[in-house]
Amino acid sequence: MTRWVLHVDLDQFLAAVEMLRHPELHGRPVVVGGDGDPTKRGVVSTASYEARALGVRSGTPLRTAARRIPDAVFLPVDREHYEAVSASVMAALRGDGTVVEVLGWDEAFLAVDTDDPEPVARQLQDGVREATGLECTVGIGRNRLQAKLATGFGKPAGVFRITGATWYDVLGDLPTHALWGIGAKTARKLVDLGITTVRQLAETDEAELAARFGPATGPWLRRLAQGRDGATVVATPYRPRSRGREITYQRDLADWTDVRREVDALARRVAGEISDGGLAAVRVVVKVRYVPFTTVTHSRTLGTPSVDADAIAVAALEALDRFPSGRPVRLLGVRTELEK
DNA sequence: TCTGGGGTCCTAGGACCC
DNA sequence: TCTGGGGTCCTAGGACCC
Repeated sequence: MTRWVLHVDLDQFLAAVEMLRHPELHGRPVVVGGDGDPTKRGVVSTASYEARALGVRSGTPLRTAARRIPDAVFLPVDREHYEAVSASVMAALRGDGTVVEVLGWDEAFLAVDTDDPEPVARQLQDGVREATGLECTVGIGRNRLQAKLATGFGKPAGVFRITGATWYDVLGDLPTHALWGIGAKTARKLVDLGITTVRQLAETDEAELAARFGPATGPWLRRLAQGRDGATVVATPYRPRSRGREITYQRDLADWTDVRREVDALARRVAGEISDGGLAAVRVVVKVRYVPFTTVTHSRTLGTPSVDADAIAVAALEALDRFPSGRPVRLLGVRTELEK
């Protein structure tokens, strides 16, 4: 018996859920994002495969999406519904007591002991389809990193396996950006060092990477490129480290009386949410995005951990006092960091 | 490309203390 | 007086992911 990690990833999750309850949308470009009004500020959460073929994907501004696909179907994000469907998916995956590590609404890692993981993957796909009507892709690996990257090669609705033996055949010549954890910025810095591909990164001296990216991140980048992942799949309940709320206003806030009022309201809303969860805040961070798009944060550490709305609101307003006032504001956010 | 909202983790500088 | 080294906390920002 061999320990395998399976990564289950729902295909075009939000769009697929909407197609389930609106079957007439099958085959059409569907764009889920914001409140469903593509003339407003907001971005795409999920685009259906038909919409992706026309140049719209997650993160595309809604206004851009509307320009590219004028006859797309635009739908609002319905969090509650997606959370409920997600819970059914995760329940189907747990089924017989398998260890499931949930990654978000539409992803999970499973630890499975077997000599033949592909049939297990197919069974999981059948189970999810029977329970919810949704399709998913399953990546198979000897660790989470291999499994996570395998999924991308199995899309849609397929099964794909990557192990130490095939890692470089599959990924060696791809740009470092293909790795889970390397984004555009890091990829560019690596190119500046002459490192373009996954294979090159895997062969780069650890000290060189540490000098450029720091003592933890540098060596981690090399392990990433080698397909090594120390983390094991764990089913331990998730413990949030922070909780916050932020709002991009449809019209910029020019009056700082409004800014203060909004920060106070955001702080009280977050305080209510963390006290519901029985968690105490140790620090309050206020975020201001000025027009056009400059973001600044300031914070206050609380004397003692607290769930008290007044204390959290006071700390938020004290943090707000550190900002130069007067400039028009596009976004406000309040985030609490929670007790360990 | 006129750029959401929810998060996590890491880095680095300065304060402060021994 | 021109001067160390380590540890920890606070703070701001960067990068990434879904």
